[in-house]
Amino acid sequence: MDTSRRDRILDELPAVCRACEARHGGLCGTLTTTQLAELNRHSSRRTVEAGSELVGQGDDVDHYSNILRGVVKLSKMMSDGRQQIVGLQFAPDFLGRPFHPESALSVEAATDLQLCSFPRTILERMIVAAPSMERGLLNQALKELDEARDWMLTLGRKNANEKVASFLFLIATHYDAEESRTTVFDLPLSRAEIADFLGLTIETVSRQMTKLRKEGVIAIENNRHITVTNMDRLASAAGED
Amino acid sequence: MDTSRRDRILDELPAVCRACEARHGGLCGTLTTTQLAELNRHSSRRTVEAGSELVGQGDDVDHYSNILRGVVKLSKMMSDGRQQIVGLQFAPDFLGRPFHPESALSVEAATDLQLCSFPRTILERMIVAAPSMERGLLNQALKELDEARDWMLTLGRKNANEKVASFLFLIATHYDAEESRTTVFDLPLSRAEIADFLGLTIETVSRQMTKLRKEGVIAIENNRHITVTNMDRLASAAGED
DNA sequence: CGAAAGGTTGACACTGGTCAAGCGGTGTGG
DNA sequence: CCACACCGCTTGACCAGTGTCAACCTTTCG
Repeated sequence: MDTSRRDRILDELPAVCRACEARHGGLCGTLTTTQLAELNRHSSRRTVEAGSELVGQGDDVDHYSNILRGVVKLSKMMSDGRQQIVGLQFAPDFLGRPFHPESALSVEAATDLQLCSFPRTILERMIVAAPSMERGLLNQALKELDEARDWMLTLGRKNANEKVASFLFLIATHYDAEESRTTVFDLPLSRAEIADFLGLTIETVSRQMTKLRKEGVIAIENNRHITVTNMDRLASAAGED
Repeated sequence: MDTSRRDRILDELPAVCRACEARHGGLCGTLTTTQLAELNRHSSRRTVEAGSELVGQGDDVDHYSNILRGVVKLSKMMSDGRQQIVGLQFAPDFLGRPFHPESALSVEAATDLQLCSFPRTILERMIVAAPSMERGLLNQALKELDEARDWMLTLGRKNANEKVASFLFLIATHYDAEESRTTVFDLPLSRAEIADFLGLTIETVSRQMTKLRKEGVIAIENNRHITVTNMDRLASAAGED
């Protein structure tokens, strides 16, 4: 990236931010132009390949990031290898937990990612100086908490059919918030990952997907490409009130 | 905090706060003496009977509280009546979600409670004026998020035996953080509530408790009174790493 | 073209749910 | 004071839903 050019426009909105999808969402949405410029001086964009681990369970964290494109999965593993995905993050979510140098989670790229990363120390210094950022972080944490608790209901009280429908509904509404009658998208997770998200086995996930397909609620092409032909029926299969 | 400084502060503290268990925990721990005095002017203590609902799913919230004594359960319900407890809160936790006038959860007294409550508007005004409170709220939200995600692993990937052991372990370590070899406590939840917390039925909870008793891991008196005779075996039954 | 990885399908087993009966403590009315 | 009913919990018998294991299919990629 061209550093000299970036320095020149320090007090304006950085060009790279002006075109950024995350500009008005996530953490950056809470920042003033000056703060954005300051953060941007230390930030770097990078791409990450699907499947790579960003941070391991128990690792030290030295960078925080905004997700510009792609899907990140957060997961926990037991000592015997059983795994549970405890969260999915989409652009423009913020990735990382300030003031906690050690991660309790494994953070992995579910799809190819584009990230905007900053060193831990820079961001923490900025947070202390700019309390408005703390509000942004609080809102993100509360959003994640809501999502986690919604998912606890799914994990604890829904059957396999409802779980799979809930997952498809989650992804569908995330890609097309309008909830139009028909929605098309590519699944960001493999069957094994969906199973780890739902607390099921891949066989059960597969069977329930087939069931939804045969019932005419969804169509499946190439395993990952899903067409929801009837959103209302998907929602009711998911047990949404 | 060093002793001399604490003595100085004690002189100015409201009398009721000076004796308060929540003084150094939860939200109040982040406040200066002046802020505490301000908050205290608008706060009122009250007791709540076990079983009463503090806030219903979808209700408007007009008060926030600190828990001084007792256990609060947060739960979600599906339209057909299936229920999942998505969080337990103990003294000195803060109860409520600033700037969100509507609750997505039902909040209920699991045991008899003693609360210290403040009107919504007062607290929100203070938060705007005192960014340090936002840090306190962020930390509480992150703590709840960690707990929720730990529990997602339990709900999604543990069997009935491990779930019940995990619950007992959670309560035991909460009452006696030392993890001494033997721990005694009263369960704050009925069998039905434990089932709703674990995503099981009361019959399964009962059977697994009996199993742990027959294996000599715990002893049970009067249904609620539990003696953990071997913490290590309880931990390993819970699948703790 | 062959091999590997990911996904589907079937047969069967087992865990946990369902339904029903019974136990034990507590509170109430005769 | 006893008889009774009620509530929370336990236990048993049975069954359904999901996991396990194995075979096979499909897609991808060297």
